Amino acid sequence: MEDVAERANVSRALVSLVINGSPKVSEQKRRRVLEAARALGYRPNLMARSLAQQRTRIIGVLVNDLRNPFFAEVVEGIETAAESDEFGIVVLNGRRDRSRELSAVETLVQLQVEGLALVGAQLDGGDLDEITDIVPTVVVASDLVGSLDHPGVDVIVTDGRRGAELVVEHLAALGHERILHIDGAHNASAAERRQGYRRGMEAAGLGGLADVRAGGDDEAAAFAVIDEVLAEPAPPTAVFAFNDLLAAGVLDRLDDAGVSVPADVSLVGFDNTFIAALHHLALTTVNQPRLTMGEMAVAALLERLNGRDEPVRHTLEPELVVRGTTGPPPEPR
Amino acid sequence: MEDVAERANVSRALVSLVINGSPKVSEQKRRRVLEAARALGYRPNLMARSLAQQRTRIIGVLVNDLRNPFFAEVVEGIETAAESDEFGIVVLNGRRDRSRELSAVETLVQLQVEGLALVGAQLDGGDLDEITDIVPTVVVASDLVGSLDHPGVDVIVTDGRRGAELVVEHLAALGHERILHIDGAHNASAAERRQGYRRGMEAAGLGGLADVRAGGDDEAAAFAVIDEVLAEPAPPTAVFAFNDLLAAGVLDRLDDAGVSVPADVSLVGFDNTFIAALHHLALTTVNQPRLTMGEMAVAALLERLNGRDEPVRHTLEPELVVRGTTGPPPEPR
DNA sequence: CCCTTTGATTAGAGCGCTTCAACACTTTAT
DNA sequence: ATAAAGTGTTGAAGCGCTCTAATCAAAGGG
Repeated sequence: MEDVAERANVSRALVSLVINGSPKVSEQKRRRVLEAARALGYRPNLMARSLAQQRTRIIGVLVNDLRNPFFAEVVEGIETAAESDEFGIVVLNGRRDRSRELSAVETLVQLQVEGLALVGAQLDGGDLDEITDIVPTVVVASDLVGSLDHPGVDVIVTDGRRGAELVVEHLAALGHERILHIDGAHNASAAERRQGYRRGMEAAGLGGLADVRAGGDDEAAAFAVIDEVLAEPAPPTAVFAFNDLLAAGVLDRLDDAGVSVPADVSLVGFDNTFIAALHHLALTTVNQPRLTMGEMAVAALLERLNGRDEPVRHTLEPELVVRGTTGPPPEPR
Repeated sequence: MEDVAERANVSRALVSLVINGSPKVSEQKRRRVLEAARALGYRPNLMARSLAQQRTRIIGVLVNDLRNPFFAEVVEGIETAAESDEFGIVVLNGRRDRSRELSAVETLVQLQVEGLALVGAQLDGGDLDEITDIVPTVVVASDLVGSLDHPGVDVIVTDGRRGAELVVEHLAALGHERILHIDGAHNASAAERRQGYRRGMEAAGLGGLADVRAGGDDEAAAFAVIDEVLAEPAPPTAVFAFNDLLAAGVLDRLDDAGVSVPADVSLVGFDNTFIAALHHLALTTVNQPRLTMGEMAVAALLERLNGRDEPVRHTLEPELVVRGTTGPPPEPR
């Protein structure tokens, strides 16, 4: 910067003004500065700038698992929205490990991000105690335990309970009774969906048949469960999996076992990732408006930066997407 | 920091030493400082630290498209490797847009990253002219046009040419002759695979039947091509798609058209993403060692930081993974 | 008993930028 | 003509940290 100033015969301060597009610079000097900058290949140092400016224009994003296309798309939504507000984002990947998530949040805070978006995070409210009064925080696509107590935390979720109910309603309407739910284990939104499943079963008068088994969040987690239930005397006629990845695993295993979908068993996922849309799977699933969620997350953070004080909670409506993996149960013989 | 120093009755300098774990601090003062820091909820400002230290310990990662699981996994490899060398990474998403890639690189440079990893980038050599003598750069999973001319650029690729040859060899060995290649259009590694395809066809004595059509890098790109070829008098008996996503699209469309795979048409993808492994697709594909690629990328950057001057180029061996979408061509009738 | 050595601590400059107050110069109003 | 107001420019302080060189205290050597 020094060099640019010298070459253009102006002060360092003026170079700064030009770089930041201040209107109160004469056309002549502006030109001189820009040319000098180009000639010298000058690049402003963002670290120094942020330090001096006391702001970074960066939103920190912590994502549960980048390999899950669902999260990747939420992040894209965040990025798009941030971009249009002239914010950058820094994405850190928790890779399903809570302690990694914790240290990632710490890193982001130290990076002086102006807002924090936790996408599908497994952290609980306590982990955020100190954080939230340092930086506005929004929890996306997962319902942090205890986030209700945090006046500093906004929440953007799709109503997982309702989504699960929709699934059960759909299956019950088709005539299914033994509907199994393979859950997301410790996953952040697992509890909600379990709850919705139970409520749905009860509402359909199937409360006594409710059956939840521990799953996880990828294909492999489904294998053991499927093997297990197929060996039982009255296996389910329908399976509601925690998410699309898990559902894909279920499908694989049913396939292996020679069980055909949906003729013998119906299957439903959750998230409506592109995987569900592949014709070969044609998975019935529940859509979450990912891009919207990302956009709303950014909007919430910006509102906080503009002074909003009360927490906000947006619950989006899930939508059942019926494809080819659901149908009436097989005729009992 | 000032406050911490005061509370602990020491100088700011000592606080810095404690925070950075210097060995030359008495146990007593170390304790006092740590306690003061905790009491005050002190968090070092990474921006200020980087500025003073003149280093960031950050590797910038530009990725072509985060939604493609292949890239997401390469990034995970990079992250893992970086982590174990005490580097952080900042991931920017080009979202398949070259101008976005360009500005992302600019941002990363201004962020003072110490190394730049371009994963599947579409940039060409010229775009990097200025960059590479500012920051060590490694190109991963794509062969930048003109990267050969850049002594500042390292390259980590899987041999796409060989991979494509393997595919053609496999199909030819099964008896296929009309093997269509749907390419990756402007995608960075498309040219290489096209070339491998052509070479493979010639080697198999099928040079005259080589047929390459413009595809892209997601499912949708396949639709038009499939519709087109199916309408022709002698449609291909095998299709080699640029990547797994594209192959999934092909599969969908063939399905719609009532063409069965592999009985009527064989299909091969590329990348061996988890999608290919789904039993329902069971896509024959070519594996790229993603994690290794990520690790090698980081290794290359670190070597540069330690003074290596000559460019390095690692070409990894692709591996054909035969699953269920390939078989002998249908009997001609 | 003084001088050197060693080890722990600190003052202060500096990292590259922004920004505020002050300044020089024009223009306009009086 | 002079004061007031407006433009464009600059000097210098300061952002939160690190790090070198200097300082200080205690210990060891002759």
